[in-house]
Amino acid sequence: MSDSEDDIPLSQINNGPIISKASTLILNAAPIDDSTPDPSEARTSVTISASQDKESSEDSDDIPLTQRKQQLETEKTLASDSDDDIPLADKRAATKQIMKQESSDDDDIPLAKKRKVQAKAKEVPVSKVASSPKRAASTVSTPAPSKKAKKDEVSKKKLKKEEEEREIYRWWEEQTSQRAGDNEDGGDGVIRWTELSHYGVLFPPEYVPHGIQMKYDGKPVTLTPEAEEVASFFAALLESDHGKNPTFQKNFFSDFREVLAKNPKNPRLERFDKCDFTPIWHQFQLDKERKKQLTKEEKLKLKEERQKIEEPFLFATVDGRKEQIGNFRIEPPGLFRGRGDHPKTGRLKRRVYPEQVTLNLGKESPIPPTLPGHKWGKIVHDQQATWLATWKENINDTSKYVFLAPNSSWKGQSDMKKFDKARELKNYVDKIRASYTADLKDKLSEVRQRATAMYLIDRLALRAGNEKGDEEADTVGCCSLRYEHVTLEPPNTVHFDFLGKDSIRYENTVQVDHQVFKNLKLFQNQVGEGHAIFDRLTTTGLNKHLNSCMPGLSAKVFRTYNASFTCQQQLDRLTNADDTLPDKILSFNRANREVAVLCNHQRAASKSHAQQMVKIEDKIRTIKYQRMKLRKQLFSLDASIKKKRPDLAEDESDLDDDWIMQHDIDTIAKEREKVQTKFHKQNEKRKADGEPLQPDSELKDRLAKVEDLKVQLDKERGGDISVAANMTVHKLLDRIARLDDRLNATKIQATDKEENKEISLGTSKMNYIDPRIIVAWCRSYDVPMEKVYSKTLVQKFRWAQDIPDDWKF
DNA sequence: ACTAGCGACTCAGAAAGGTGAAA
DNA sequence: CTTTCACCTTTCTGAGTCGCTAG
Repeated sequence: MSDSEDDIPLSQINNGPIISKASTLILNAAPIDDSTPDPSEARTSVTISASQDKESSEDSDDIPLTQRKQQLETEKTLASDSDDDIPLADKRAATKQIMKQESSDDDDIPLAKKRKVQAKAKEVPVSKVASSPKRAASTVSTPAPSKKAKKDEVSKKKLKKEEEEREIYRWWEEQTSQRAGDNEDGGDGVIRWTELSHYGVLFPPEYVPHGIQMKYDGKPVTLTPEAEEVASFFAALLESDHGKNPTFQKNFFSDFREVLAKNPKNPRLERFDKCDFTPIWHQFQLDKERKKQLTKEEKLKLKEERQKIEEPFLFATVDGRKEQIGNFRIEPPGLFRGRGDHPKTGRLKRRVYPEQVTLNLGKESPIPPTLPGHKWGKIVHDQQATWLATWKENINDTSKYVFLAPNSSWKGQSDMKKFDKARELKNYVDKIRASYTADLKDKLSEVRQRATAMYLIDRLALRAGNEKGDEEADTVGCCSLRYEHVTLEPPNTVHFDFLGKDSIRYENTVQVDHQVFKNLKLFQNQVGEGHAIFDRLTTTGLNKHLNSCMPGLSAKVFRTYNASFTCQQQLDRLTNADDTLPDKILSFNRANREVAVLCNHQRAASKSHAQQMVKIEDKIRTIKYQRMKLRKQLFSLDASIKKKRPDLAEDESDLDDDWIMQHDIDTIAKEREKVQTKFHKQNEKRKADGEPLQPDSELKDRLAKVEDLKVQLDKERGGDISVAANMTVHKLLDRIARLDDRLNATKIQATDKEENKEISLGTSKMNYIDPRIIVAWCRSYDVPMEKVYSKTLVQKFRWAQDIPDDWKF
């Protein structure tokens, strides 16, 4: 075993796939060479050391986490090409970026550029005229035409698409200074609109009682509609995790009793464990079944009816432009589904009425109608806000908002701003790292804690970690980490184990800079169990400091920066221009996965995952079994091959006699069934066609053939190898080669599946990876965008397509 | 000057819905 | 050819971040 391999922790070798969990990483603070004038130079001059002993890793670490992981995984390949691994283009792009920054900072756009931008801006009103909101709305509502007009329909669709394309507000082609929130001092005080109109919000339908009685103490009880509704909320969740959660049950029952007590007609229910909601639950199951049984036409009709109701709410008009609205529905009443160990989970979320809703509208805009007999709570004209409607939810007394959809200009602009900010951090990060590395030894514990936290946020992409109240789930981020969340193992290994946002567990083992280790130990000892490690640090304080390092910098920018940086770098590393399209997409997904692991984006493994894995393992074994048989035939034809091809002489792993026996039995059973169903089906068809039926003797003949197969399999198991007369060594070798390919493909599929079991790629793709990285990648490797972005994401990131081909993060 | 609380926004996984390939 | 199942997309709404303001 080589030195370097020795340093890879066992855990990583064993459970290779599960990278984030229990993988040990080496993280040392960057000793930054201050003499380097250009920060981008500092980055590119990083050397990737081949050996991972603690000594040498000290100099090799100006590298985000994921890069380090790769480093560990692929040391052998990297050993030879350390420095030239980083493309020149990267260097150039970085320098270019700085120049661009400097010039746009003081609003000093070159004249030539300005002219171009203005010209483009002028085009906008033209397209606006071409598609007045009214006309567009009528296009959307075009009902499905008859089959005869199919051709017509296709061309109409094309037209519609073109029209929609024209309708898109290409804000990214306009002069930047006009854009709200584009200035450095944040977006406050900025007027976002002068004209705003929309149709308000869509309320859920009133409750329709079903009359199914729940039971109490074994006896059916009659409830008022209001109480029945609440009982039904719970009944629907009876078999879910929520329904089985004691806190959920307790909170639900307490609120349920309150509702019951409001009307004397309701019975008094004292104990939850005497309640039986199964009658309602069963009814719901039935309803679901019935809904599934509906014909295609009926389903389509229902869908169209739904869409007709939604239609007026779909779009808002902002300064004369049509913009899609994200969530125009008022959240229906139900039971609060808090994540993790939320103290309020299961409480009744009450129905919202118009009186509780505030609308944000232009002064001139008509006030939309609302539920009969009701009035809107308030109408405001807040031109600095981007929300269209708001209301308070009764569980935590927090605000809910109606916003425009992700493809809107408001969302797009702030998205672009976010990624530009992260990209700007590239130019500051070396300085910032140098500064916090120095601060790790500061005498003031406040400063020291801040530096240590910055190290963790930078290197591990942790969230800031605001303080939380008693009425919320106990989850933490960097600043709120407590004693028990961190375990130190000398000389410099740190184990993290805590619940983060959404109560998702963060479990990671890393090797850190010695000073960081020392600091953590010191802070831990000072505070003791149950207390925050960074007792002198608040997120506000941290962010204030970060803002002084770089305008607009806050903790979350590091997450965006690290994610995008990692993605860019992984894509560059993994993609080959001459790969096939599926291979390129595999590389893409790998890069994406790297980011998801970094950000700890998880999902619940599907219930059938284990089953699916068994199935795929079985598939692998079946291939191996077939391969073994071919090998044996090969050797019986020509024994000399054993020596010529020692690789073929080796036995296939994990093929045991028991499995083979069972496999043969299963094969025969399946074959029998197949023959029988086929026979019966054929006869049924003949019957329908009025042809004479096949006699039972035919079935017997066919089944006899299966028996022959059985005999042959039994023989083969006994070591009796039969080779077909026309079989040749060449043919057999060919077949084995093909099986090997299939085996490999299936194995990769299995690994991939296992690796992805609990990793969610969507969140990073949607929120953390600069879409321009992906657009540029798609262009340079000739991959259609639709292969990596869903329809909605393509729309959301339309702005990102306006970049030069060689764009780099 | 500090802090708690809150408003408005981004980010998050679960669940529902849709689709296309395998059985 | 139909049905089933696995996977992907969209919807939903809860959970964070972060700056501001009031006391």
